[in-house]
Amino acid sequence: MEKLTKLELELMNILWRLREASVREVREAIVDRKRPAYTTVQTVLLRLEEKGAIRKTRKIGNAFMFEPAITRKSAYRRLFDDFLELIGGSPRPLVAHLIESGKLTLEDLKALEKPAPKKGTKR
Amino acid sequence: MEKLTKLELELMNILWRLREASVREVREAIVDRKRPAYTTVQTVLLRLEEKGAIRKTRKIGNAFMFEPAITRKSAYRRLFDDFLELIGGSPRPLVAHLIESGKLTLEDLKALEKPAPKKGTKR
DNA sequence: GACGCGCTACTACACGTGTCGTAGCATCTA
DNA sequence: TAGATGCTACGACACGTGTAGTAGCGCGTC
Repeated sequence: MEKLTKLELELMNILWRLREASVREVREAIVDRKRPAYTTVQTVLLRLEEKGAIRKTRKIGNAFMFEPAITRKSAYRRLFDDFLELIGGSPRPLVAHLIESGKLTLEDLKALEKPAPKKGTKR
Repeated sequence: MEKLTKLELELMNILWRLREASVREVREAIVDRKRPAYTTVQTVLLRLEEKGAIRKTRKIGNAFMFEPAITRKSAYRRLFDDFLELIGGSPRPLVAHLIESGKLTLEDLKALEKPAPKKGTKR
């Protein structure tokens, strides 16, 4: 699977949440920052399609609807592994940093030690 | 601090290890893959200097020697935070993936829970 | 059925990054 | 000291990514 960029990831997150959306809907869903131009979103969505990360489903009016063609998990896995390689293969310093900076608490770790916290936190 | 790219990181890692090195020495230290051209290494080293990540120390013959101007820790911190933002701020899926894939064992976590394993594992 | 608005398709462009070549100067050697 | 070797300085280029504009077609509305 091709690697996704920052902006591509942002749009993928919207699509994973909405399940299916048009260019306009994806753009409207960007709320925490200045929205890029309509055609910017369109371009990136097209690139995502070329990369095989999303696909067109149907048309509503003259607008295409898009849906994810890959799972969030598989996309993230790719990112994780790439990142691991970037920092030399060992996750230790990363985890140490997370704990040090308080981004990951001991409670989190304890929860993760167990098989799985309970399926249902997704969506 | 500016963000470092993959290749820049690779060269930084060599410099952090050698403490001080010339363009040639840095290039020679690349062993696990096809060495880039001499001038490629030179160019990237120059860019690293512009970014303030390394500095020239002295000349040996007509060759400059370079040394790191930033710590590995601070460079990594920048990467970690950027990466966290990329995956939406939560380290949970990351840690879950690490455990799942066996890259991080429960023993690692236990060791990290304690204040610090002992200063001296560096270098 | 004509019109307008919105959507698609295509093009374009700047910047970062990995990659390298060339020119010319400096240094060491014979 | 003159030549060879090696280093620096600088330029260049392709590709990915974020960004947007324009042309033109089609759908829904009146």
